[in-house]
Amino acid sequence: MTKSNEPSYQAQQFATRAGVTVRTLHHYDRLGLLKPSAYTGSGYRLYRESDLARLQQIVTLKFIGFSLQEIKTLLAQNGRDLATALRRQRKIINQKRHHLGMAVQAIEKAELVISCEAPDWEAFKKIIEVINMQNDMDWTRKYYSESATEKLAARATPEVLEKGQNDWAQLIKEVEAAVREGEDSASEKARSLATRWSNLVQQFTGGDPEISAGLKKLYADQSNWPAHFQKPYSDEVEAFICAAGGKK
Amino acid sequence: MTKSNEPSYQAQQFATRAGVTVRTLHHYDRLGLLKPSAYTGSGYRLYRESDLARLQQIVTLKFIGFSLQEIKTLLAQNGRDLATALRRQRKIINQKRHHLGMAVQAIEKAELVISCEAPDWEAFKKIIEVINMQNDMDWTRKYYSESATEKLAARATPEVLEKGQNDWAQLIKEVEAAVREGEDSASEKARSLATRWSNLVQQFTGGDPEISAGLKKLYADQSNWPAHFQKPYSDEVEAFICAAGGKK
DNA sequence: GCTTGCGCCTGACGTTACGTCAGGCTTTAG
DNA sequence: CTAAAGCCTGACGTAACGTCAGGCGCAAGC
Repeated sequence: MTKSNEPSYQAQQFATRAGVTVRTLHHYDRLGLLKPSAYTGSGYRLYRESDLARLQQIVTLKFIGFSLQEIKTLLAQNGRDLATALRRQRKIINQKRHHLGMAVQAIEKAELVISCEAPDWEAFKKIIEVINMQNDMDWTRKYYSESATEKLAARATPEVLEKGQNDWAQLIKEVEAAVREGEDSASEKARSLATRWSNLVQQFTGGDPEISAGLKKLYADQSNWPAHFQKPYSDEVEAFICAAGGKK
Repeated sequence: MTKSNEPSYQAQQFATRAGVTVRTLHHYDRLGLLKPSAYTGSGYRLYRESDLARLQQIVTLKFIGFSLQEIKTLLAQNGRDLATALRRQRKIINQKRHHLGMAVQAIEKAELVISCEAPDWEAFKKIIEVINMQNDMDWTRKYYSESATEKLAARATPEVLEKGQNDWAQLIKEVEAAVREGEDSASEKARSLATRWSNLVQQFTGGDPEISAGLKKLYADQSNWPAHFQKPYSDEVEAFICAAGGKK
């Protein structure tokens, strides 16, 4: 009775209904992710509506970015840890999106450069530096608490990032000049630079104590920084700003 | 002379300076993407500053999303088709970002659902449908001209998409009810429905003739639609709206 | 002079989610 | 009865490396 009134589909039909290929069905079968509910005597796969539901769940979870392995365990435990998994996945996706956003930004800059001048690898290299610096920011995440990371990510649009980077580069250049000229760290100019420094730090942290804490941890652990990451300013610059009262 | 004053690095050092692994260097070497500028007698790889520059270019292009093969040809032709490649790449990335955006949207919805109720695969399935429908939109792209596709993509934020979908579902439901009740297609109500229909179409096309053209091509070619894609409304609904003057 | 330890080398296999043959049955339409 | 479709099961290919495994090279300490 159960057999007679529930129609079953062969591989091709079933696959088409779900928008996947037959080979995909084979694959899921071998992985034990989706076994057909029956086989004919000669070994043909037969699927039913209930299989379609499961396949749709699989497709959806795949869309969300889970691996087939993860999907298998998620479906096995019937969604007990689904909430946790979704949270994790959302974070991962947001990171990827962020990455892509910066890639687009990089491309647009590069397009600007090569549209007016000849294909210029030198100018291209500058873009490289900016990008790499943004990449390097990734490993700094481990110093921030989870919620701080989220807050940072929320504010870190490409434009904001770029402006911040320009501001810092500009300020550091000026401080370097001041150091070279032997400017007194108690002078009017020095205090002005120190104030601007504090403002930029403030702007980065957004006044958030969690972010401040992370930033402090980050700079306290300089010995463990990856080798290819340089502090963006020299020790002299740091000393100058400290003396001028810009850094506590 | 050229040898003595240009320092050379061994694999590990060089790799660290660029933020990659030794194995990556081996890989690039075998692919012919980055050959070390020299080998010691015993076969050790030796890299110089000029190699670092090339490696940075590679890393950057990889960041932008090019495959190693593409990078190889791009560097080989010294950036002659760079502009074209960048444009293509930018489009691809934007599509991916769009995809991720919808994935995030899906997750957020799913999180909402499972946060208040028990892990509910039924509600989850509704989300599936929305997502799949958005996925299905992908194949429709071939009906639109290139510039029309870009215009559509620019307007298609997840929120807008969702609202549009809800509006359509609502309207179609009302039309179906009217059809069931034998409503006269010349009645006041029918004309009202037809007007709303036109408005939604108008809203989708944004009044853009290119988009209208694509949409028309799309619906003219129904026989070639993929099997798993159903027209969202029945033939009766279509007939009713036509009769009421909503569809030319 | 010999060992120890670190760094280097070259294969070779693992990973992900299938696509793409290749060779061989079944089933069905004519 | 035969030809055309559709199904099956391996087996290899893909991208960009990671991860052993086995074997040198090289400098330092004994």
